[in-house]
Amino acid sequence: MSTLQFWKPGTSGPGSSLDRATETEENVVPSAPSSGAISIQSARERLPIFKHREKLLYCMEKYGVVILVGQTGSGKTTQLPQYLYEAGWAADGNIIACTQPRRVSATSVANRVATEVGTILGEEVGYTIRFEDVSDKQKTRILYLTDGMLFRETLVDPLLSRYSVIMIDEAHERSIYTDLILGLLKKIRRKRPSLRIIVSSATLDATGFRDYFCAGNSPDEATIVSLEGRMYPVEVAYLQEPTADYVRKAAETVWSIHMQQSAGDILVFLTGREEIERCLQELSEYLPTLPRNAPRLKVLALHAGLTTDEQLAVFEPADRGTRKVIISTNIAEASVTIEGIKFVVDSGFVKIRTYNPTSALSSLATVPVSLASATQRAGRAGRTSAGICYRLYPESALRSMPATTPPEITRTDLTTPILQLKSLGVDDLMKFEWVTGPPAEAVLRALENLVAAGMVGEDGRLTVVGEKVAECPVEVNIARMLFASKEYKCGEEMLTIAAMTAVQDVFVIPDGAAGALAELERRKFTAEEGDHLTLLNAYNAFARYGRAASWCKAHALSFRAMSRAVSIRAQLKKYMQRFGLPLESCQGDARRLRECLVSGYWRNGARWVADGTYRSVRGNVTLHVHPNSVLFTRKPRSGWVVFHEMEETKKTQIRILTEIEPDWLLKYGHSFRDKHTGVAVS
DNA sequence: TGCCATCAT
Repeated sequence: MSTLQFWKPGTSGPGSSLDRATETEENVVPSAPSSGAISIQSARERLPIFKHREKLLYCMEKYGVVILVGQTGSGKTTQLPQYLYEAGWAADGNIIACTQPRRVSATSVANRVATEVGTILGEEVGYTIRFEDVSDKQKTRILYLTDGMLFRETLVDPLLSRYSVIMIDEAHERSIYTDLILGLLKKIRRKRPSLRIIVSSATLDATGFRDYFCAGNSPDEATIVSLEGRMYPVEVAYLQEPTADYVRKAAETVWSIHMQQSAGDILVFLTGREEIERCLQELSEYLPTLPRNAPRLKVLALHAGLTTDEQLAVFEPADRGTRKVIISTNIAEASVTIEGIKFVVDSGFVKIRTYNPTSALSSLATVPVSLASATQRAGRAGRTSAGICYRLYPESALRSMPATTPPEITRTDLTTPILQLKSLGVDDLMKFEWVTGPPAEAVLRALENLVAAGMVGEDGRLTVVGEKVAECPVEVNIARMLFASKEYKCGEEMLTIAAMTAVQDVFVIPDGAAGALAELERRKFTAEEGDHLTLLNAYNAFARYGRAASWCKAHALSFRAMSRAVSIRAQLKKYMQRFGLPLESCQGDARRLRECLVSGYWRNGARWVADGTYRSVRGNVTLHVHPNSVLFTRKPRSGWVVFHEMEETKKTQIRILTEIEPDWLLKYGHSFRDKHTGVAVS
């Protein structure tokens, strides 16, 4: 049995005071839910933000933008909108908005605030997320919404005129919508200075946000207010030497904690499903050596690919005398909070997607986490009591870690965001005041995509189709197919395919024997033309058999994903009706459907080669079919396919393929070339 | 032959 080979700052070694200052996470003791108005009031007054109330209200009068540095549990998200409401910021029909990067946060916070205010959810306090608007046009004064929804609202109301205050919460996460909305808010404030902005962020990013809002404005434009939280200290321990295998080391560390430390659950951060399963395997090999009288160990996996039930299992408290261990991806860093964690084991790595605009290729790579992430992960050990974080790397590695993760806007395909910015009248993208500017190459590539797709003309302005597509919540190439479906008379089917390609993880294929059975189930939907038609078959079967969860389970489909596809389809259907696109059925004529697919995917063509791989039409890159594809083991008769997306992991893979005839590619390829000679398309 | 970090409209 190995012992813990960790060095703990504070017990020995240099540099501990600095480490403690930056890495102690502050957290609040959750207050018990109360029913009576008086106890709610006193609970509100116990929150750390309460004693900053007057100062905050003063700053809201004086400054245009308040950067709020608030620790977890300081009460900023729930309390500040209420203070503003009580101080009259929602008078005269004005609304106080608070954005969240995630749907669940928007709904759960709105719920709690409605209780505190003493109103029915959806009246004075409401929320708006995609597919769910629990707010009232007249009554709602405090509105929680996803940042994506607020961004979308600017397409209809460019000055966001119904709001007096907009709070952008969790801004340090730097989701693409957070960045886009911040850029727009800076612009809006120049035209409508009465609008107040609150940017809530972690310490590391605060001055950056202030400098951003002050640039080109008066120095009084923005100020920083810091709130402390109620904290439990988290001690941080490092490995003395780097490890070659952090998965094995993680299992070893969990086991050592279990043998040596008192009660308390353990949360392990790894990068993906494969690692999690290997770690589970390694741990299972220790289990037989567990002494008879020792506490038991309950080990659970946590990642987004699990079913809802499997995910819920991590929240169940372990039996008495049993320690719970959760082996998780980054989902537990910010999206999922598990109470009762006392020990965190951090691999120090994360999988991150980056987009290469030159090759139009996204890659998913395992990279070291940022200091901000490492701090956030450590903090997960201190939510209910003091805790310890074991980092599976030496302390010296901190020096080479980036301070923060690069914002999403620097790492993604900007085709859709730029279409939307154009629709908002932001025509000169180089002059747009980005919080962090995306690479120029990414902007150029996005513009080129939009021109090629007929959304933007050679003059750089939106075309008639571009104006319509900007409103429509789908990718540009999918929108093109929906428009082309009129010509091919297959609107009904394209609508379903558009919805099904927009959801991920439709088929649930577990590991081992259960996975083999699931594969057999999936084959029942298989269309020989490829994955798009297979998805269509699955959707139609789901609709035919009553959209039931039990039916999904029996057929290896994700009920969550299928239900989401139903919502998306219904939403897109409204857009098609608005755009006058007919909802005709192709009546089983798969050829028409496949041709229609090419109208959107014409740049995603690939040719089969003898070794079973494909070569991309653009760039002649070697492509591997994703094992989930129905064409994984089969050569298409024509030897040609189009695909929905490609991504570089260990290999470059293509997902969701359909067999096509090569001359269909030429048809759309020619129209692209025509555009360069000045002939208008679509 | 062998599999997607997370989130969002």
